[in-house]
Amino acid sequence: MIKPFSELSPSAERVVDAAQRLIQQFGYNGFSYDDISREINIRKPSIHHHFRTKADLVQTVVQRYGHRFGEALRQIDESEADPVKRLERYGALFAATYEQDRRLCVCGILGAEAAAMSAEVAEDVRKFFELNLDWLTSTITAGQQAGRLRVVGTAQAQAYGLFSALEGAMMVGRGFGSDDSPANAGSTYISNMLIT
Amino acid sequence: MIKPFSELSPSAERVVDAAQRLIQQFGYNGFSYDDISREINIRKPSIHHHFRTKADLVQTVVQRYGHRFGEALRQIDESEADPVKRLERYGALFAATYEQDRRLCVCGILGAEAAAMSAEVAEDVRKFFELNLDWLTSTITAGQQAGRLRVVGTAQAQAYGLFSALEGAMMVGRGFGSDDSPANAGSTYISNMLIT
DNA sequence: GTCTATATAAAGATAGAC
DNA sequence: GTCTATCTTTATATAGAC
Repeated sequence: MIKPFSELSPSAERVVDAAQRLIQQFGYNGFSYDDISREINIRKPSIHHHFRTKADLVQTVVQRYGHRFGEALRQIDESEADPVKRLERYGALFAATYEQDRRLCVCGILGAEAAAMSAEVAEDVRKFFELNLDWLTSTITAGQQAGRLRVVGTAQAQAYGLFSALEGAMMVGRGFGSDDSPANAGSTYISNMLIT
Repeated sequence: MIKPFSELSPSAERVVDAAQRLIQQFGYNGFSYDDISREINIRKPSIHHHFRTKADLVQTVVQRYGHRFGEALRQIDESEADPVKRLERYGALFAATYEQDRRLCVCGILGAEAAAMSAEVAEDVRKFFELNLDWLTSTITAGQQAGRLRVVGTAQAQAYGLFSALEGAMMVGRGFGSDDSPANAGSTYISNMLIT
């Protein structure tokens, strides 16, 4: 068990910030303690003082990321009643990330690299996916019950499809060298479900 | 300019095979010449003899992969006239990859890691995406003209959406620890466009 | 075309002083 | 909590013999 992200000291927080950005741009195996060191002007052993291993550091990044995402979902639910608009707001979360120098979803890229990761990190990534798929499933179901969405197959399958489209759009956008927002892929997906 | 993949010697081919598998499972930064060495029982300098640098090797992997994918698309076009069935066959290509130990699309994972790659490799990855999006755009357009598919927005946007869903489904499936086929995500996407 | 030996740099991590 | 110094392992790559 690692120390919870809520108890990080200010400098530990700066390490986590830098690590998150580096993961989103280069992936787990694409950055080192030395990169963080250069980025926030701290020596490598100081980073080890806060996070004994790289796996611990990345786990903290994932846990904080998942927590923040959960907060964002709660925020959407509190401020928006229409399920269709909720889904659009959801897509905008991915867009906001990608618009920052084409950064990827932390768990998207770590999911892709899952085979090269510690079991602990992999489990937290899985929980992130679960959080998202559960939220999408109930929001899509709400849209169906409100007569706004046409659900072909199950709401679970549509949730998986929409989530995949958003995660995939970031990855494809990167490789295609496109600034096109993942929100477009999200809107397209939602439009296909929409009852007009 | 690297040597074309069509002129590889048998042992160079074995190196490319091993490299491709390692990329699909661990990503560009997740494998080394040493891994290949252990895998196919050859010494590291022998690999360097065939491929001067890792970037050269990976570029060969991507070019061969793109060529084979192009052949598969041609194969689909030759043997299947119905646009909807063509799209299903297309989804099955991704499924076939994922079913081998949950391997990812070579260009999917390399696209995600694009920021950490050489310009040459990045360009070949981009061409792969272009090949796929062009094929999907014209196949979806054909489906629309045949009165089989309902295209909300543009065929380009739907092509991007379907491609993202398939690439994303592999990534998400990995991170979620699911054997669920990406073909399901593809079928779901196609079903949403289908005129019944 | 393949090998042994080796160079060089980087990565993850620890010891111990301040 | 931060540092200098150091260790160990690994990665990419080259020299040169067979």
